[in-house]
Amino acid sequence: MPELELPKDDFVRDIIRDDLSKGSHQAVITRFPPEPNGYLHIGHAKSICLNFGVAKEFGGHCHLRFDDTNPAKEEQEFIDSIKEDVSWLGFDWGENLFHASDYFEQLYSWAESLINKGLAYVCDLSAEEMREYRGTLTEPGRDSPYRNRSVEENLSLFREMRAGGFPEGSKTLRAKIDMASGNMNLRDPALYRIKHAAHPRTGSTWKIYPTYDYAHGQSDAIEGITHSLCTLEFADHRPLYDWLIEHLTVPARPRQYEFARLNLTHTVLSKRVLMRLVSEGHVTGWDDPRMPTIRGMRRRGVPPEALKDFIGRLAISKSDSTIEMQMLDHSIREHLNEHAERRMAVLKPLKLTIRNWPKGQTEMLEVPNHPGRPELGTRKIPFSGSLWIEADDFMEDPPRKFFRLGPGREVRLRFAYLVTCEDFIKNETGEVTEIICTYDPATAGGNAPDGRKVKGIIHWVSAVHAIEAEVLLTSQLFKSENPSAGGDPIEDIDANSLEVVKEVKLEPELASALAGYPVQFERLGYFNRDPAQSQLAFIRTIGLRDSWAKTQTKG
RNA sequence: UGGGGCGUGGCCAAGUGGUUAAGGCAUCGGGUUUUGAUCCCGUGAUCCCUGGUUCGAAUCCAGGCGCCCCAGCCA
Repeated sequence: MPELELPKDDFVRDIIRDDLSKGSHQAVITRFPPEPNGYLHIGHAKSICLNFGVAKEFGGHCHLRFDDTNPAKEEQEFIDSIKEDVSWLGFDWGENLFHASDYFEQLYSWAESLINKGLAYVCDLSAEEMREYRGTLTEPGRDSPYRNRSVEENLSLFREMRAGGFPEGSKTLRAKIDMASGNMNLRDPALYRIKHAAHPRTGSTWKIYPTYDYAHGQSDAIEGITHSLCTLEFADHRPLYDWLIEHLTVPARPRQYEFARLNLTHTVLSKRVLMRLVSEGHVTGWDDPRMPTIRGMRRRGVPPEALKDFIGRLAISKSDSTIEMQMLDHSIREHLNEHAERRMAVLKPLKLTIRNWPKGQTEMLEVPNHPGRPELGTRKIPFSGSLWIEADDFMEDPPRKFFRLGPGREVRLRFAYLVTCEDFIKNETGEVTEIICTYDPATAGGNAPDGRKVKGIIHWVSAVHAIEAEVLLTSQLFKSENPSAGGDPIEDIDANSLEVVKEVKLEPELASALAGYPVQFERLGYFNRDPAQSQLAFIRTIGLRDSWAKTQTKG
């Protein structure tokens, strides 16, 4: 069934539609501008989908541009991983791969032009002094004592800065705007700072680097970006963005528009905190399945289509909002329900022996790979008189509403036969170790010829044929909806969010499972072959909805 | 009287003066079902508050209240 995509409509697309109809632009050019100082997470995915999505919808292009203006924090490793993640999401920047560092020379000469116009000056204030001079949110700042240097002096100082004649932090190039502005960004913002660190792309060529504010808008202009979409916290920077575009002889006039960033319950999307989770060892790495990173979700088995579907349901607006994690869960389940093939696996094995099954006999059952999609074919699974069933599917003294096995109760072994529990065996500690049943030979395939009703259906794996693997069961990394509410989110980490289950029993077919193609373990959830382990292992992508668990907790 | 942004059901969110105030997620009922899954039905708001304009306001005006962002030579 082809997925029906509703036309997207939001304030950004309204603006674009309007610009296009007025003829302000021939085509739409957007950009996704990550700083290569970390891995992409689901919040970035929103921006990626917006920028690439909008470009595609209106027949334009989206550039992938690395905002690599701070060599102290950026690494090639991140450049590579970001490209990989964007591609995995299914977006293609084609020829349009850029770096702000490609424009360093041009940006530099524009900076000199600003100096020549008397709109920028070299300032000797230290970082601390600059902060003092900046004033506060409610009090105006004071002019730097270096604010009125001559053009000639500024020029020679700035050239000396470029030549590496000054130590890091000793000087900056600042725009001369308004130290009394209510907008802090206009209080003579720094345009260039001295950094002697090696840049992943330009090496040691440069001793000075442009700030975000100076580089971003100009890079947009150079690339002919028509709509520069960023998050709300940059709205205050827009007057500066516009000021620079106005005072520089740039080739185009890009406009910046801001939308609300994505927030999700039960997780945190701050680069700083994500970094701590990894560096302090609270998770196993950037690809830990509990991480909201693109690689974490990929390893977990979240299909890119599900992620994009989720983001497509989000609105592009300007109001701060926090989306419930269940929304994402829904998109994942919806996609996987349709696409994942079904398999059988037993997580907490309990032996079930069929007393009247012919000794040593194995029957191969042909079963569908998907209940609703016959085109996905069938597979054969072995059935025998000695099975593993889920320990949770048996109760010694079950309540009325428990539809599974209990003394004297009859259930359907999925796709196989109806069995009745005749007896059970306990060990010294009182733990049930084996269930003894008889099967009804007339119920092959699970059909009762007499039409008798069997409410319970349980899954199973033939004991002699089962293969084993390790399974990773994860739950939310954080206990509360808003992990930062109580202060340090690290305090809110759920120590039990990662459970490793060994020697899980699987139907033989699962030996050939491929990472990236999650399957449904019937009645349990969706599982992805763990790409990070060489031996057979699975990660639970997400569980099935479980109304039985709900009625249980309700008592 | 620092600047900027936002306020529609539990969570998102359409709506741009006349609609029974869309839709999705969640919840709770019910039906179907060889996954207690899926699927299918059904279920809730007078729109932050107070005044005003108008025949008529979530939509316009005025005044409040609340929340978020900004004082990096980070982005």
